[in-house]
Amino acid sequence: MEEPTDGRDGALDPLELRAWRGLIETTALLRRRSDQLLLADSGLSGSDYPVLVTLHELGDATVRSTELAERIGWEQSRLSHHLARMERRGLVGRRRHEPDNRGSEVFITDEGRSVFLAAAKAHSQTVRTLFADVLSRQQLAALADAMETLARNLTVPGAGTTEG
Amino acid sequence: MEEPTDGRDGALDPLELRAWRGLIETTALLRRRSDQLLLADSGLSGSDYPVLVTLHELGDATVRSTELAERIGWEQSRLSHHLARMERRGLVGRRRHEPDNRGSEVFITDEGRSVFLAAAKAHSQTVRTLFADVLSRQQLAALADAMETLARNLTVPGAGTTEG
DNA sequence: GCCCGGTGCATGACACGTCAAGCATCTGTA
DNA sequence: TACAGATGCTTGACGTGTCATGCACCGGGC
Repeated sequence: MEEPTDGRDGALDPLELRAWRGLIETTALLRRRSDQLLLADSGLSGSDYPVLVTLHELGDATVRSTELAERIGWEQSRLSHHLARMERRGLVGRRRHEPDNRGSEVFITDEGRSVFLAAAKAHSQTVRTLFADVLSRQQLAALADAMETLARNLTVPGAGTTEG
Repeated sequence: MEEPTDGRDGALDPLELRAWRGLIETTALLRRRSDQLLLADSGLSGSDYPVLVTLHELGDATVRSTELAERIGWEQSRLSHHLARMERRGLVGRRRHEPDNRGSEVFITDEGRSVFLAAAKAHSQTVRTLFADVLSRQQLAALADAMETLARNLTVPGAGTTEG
């Protein structure tokens, strides 16, 4: 049985290809540009940023490493590597989680907070210039919706397989 | 002078944030998932793929390294590193460009071509499952348009600065 | 108390991407 | 012919991301 309009097997049609390649390639370019500017402005890498955003929003509280990884959508080991690098640079700290000594509590240092606050302004401006001011409100809304649809599809069990 | 509706300085509004974060994070997830599947299916990395697509489309012709880099939107040095890895794996080859001995002609090997052809089917199916079949035609078109708008903005001279 | 499987995180090895040099070759000029 | 600068590509160093593995610590059953 072949569905004529959905879930086909063959090559992608021109619109599908245009959308997919556009998404992958343009987003990669955006990230590169944004990361370069962030680094030049503040010495932060593109990966430092989401970590610092999350820690900053917590105020003086700390987070378990696992929860931090979940919040920013990273694998545990990626976070561990990255926290080690950020710790070396004095941006964050880690201490043992007392109730469970396997655990690790992550916190932002004063240095980290001030670097982040300085970076945030310039970074918002970058996002405006490269992205938000370039698209209409309708385009922004459509993009946000499409991304949420895709993200939902990624997290359902069995995603990545053809059927269920 | 402050423009009230465009090119502002402050933080991003919720819609802008939702669109930007959604784009960056969801695209990263999509790439990861797609790369994992590609690697598992065919032994190709996500970076191998665009190189092989381009070389395959050329048939038996060769390309100069610079032109290949341009076509896939990579920096020259990234391509050089990656071609070295792919050459080691027998997927592509390089030879001196006769008319200009500084140059390098890149070509796909038989092995590379057959690995690519096998991978292409499964990869198209992955793109369907993760992306093309999840969105409506309208969403695909809107996404493609938005990406082209962003890409155009990235390539104008002076992009990344507030004014001209 | 002792073992046992599970959990939380760290680590090592390796592929990848970027930046800054480096090196060979070409081209224009005299 | 000689040389200066441009061009085409490669290389080394380094930060980053993934996978597989390691290891300390936890809880429950005995």
